[in-house]
Amino acid sequence: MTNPLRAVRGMNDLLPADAPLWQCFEGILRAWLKAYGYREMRTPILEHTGLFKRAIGEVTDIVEKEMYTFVDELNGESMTLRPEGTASCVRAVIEHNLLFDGGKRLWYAGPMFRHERPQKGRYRQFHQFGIEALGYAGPDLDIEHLLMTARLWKLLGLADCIHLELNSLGGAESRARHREKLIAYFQAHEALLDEDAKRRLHSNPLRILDTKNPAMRELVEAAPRLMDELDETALAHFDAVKAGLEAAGIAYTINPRLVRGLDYYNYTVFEWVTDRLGAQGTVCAGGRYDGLVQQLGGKAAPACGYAMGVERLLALMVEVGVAPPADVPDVYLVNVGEAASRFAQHAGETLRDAGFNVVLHGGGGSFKSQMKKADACGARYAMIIGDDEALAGEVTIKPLRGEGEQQRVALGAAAEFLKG
RNA sequence: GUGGUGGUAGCUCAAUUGGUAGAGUCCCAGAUUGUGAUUCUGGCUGUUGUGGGUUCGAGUCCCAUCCAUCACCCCA
Repeated sequence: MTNPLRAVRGMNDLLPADAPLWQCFEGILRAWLKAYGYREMRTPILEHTGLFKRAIGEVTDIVEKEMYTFVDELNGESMTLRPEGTASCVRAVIEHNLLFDGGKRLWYAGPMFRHERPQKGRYRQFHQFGIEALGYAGPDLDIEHLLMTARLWKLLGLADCIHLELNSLGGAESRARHREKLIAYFQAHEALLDEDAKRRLHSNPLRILDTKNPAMRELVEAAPRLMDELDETALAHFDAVKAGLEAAGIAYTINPRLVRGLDYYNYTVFEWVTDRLGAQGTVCAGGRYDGLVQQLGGKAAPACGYAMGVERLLALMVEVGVAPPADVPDVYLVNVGEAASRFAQHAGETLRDAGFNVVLHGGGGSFKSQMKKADACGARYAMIIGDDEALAGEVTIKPLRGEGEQQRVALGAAAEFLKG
């Protein structure tokens, strides 16, 4: 507490007590990804600043005020800690020409960095897990992504507290047209706008639709709707996605105000949301971004994907009482005396050869104190070795959970005894 | 980045109108000199987030700062 050396604000240590939850989550994730044929990709945490400016958009909040950008003093380059994963993923796909033989299903996971004010479910270093399917144009991949996320919520025990919100942004032309109409509309009613709305009128007029100011409700409800601007292709795509969801029995709500904070999205956008985490309730979000590959210099290729906030999902698991399996050894090796200590190392290796997880007591101490540790660690068995046993090449095995008397057996027979 | 609330032992929390900083838990030792979760006994633990100020005297009041938290904002 008095130590001036503290972790950087908004950046958290993962302590051993929390590790099992993360591992449990990651284990479920890996099996689930395999079931859908997605393959892992790892990219650097640091990228040239220009990548994010081009991918995410110069006027987004992320790029304007949340990026950890600094100059590498050794060569004068502007570097940025990645604020999200898609840009790096697409960059790597282009750089290594991964689409040369067709579409790719990819996933990544790791820390992301955004300089925001920390809050529950919002940290400056946080972890995202994400998926990108590149080179696929049809709505089939959009549907696959929605189905697979729905399956994941079931696997995590969260299906009852997350719901899906869906929208279509249409193509770039529809959006540009809508944006112009929106600005014109709000300008015509400028007297009715609050301060916030005036500020956003030209920077981000879509956000005005999201206002919580009741005085502006009427104005906003009568505003031009993006849905009315969608062309036939976009509508067909959207309809197909909705049909796919209905066929799979996945409930959703259309949210016409659902907008993304990153410029690269088009067509389908979605968010999985919970009301159990307060203000940071979006647990997974994504959609289609058909223009990004070309925008970053690659050969034009359609794409869609999504990202999940790991901390938020874990918080939700804790909230609903999902408990990871306890992380306990099979055997705790109690050893008192010099000969016993040497023999215990040998006994530990022998048991590990047989596939057991063994914790060797370290640091000496009485039998009593060592037995206390054995119990506290949750091991099923204590294996007790004194100089007696060491001399005889034997071990005393005491069951710590449930029934059973302790027994003294030859070390060679110990593994057999533990299995039986 | 803006506003509100809060910070006392490793953890969970007490402390009257400003008057010696406490309990449970954890940990250690003993009761049983080779045996754990119970019980009993004893022991350890703090610059009261940090730095200033007011006061004879500050955990308590004031200011600043850091951190957490809630909301805004934003997003995963």
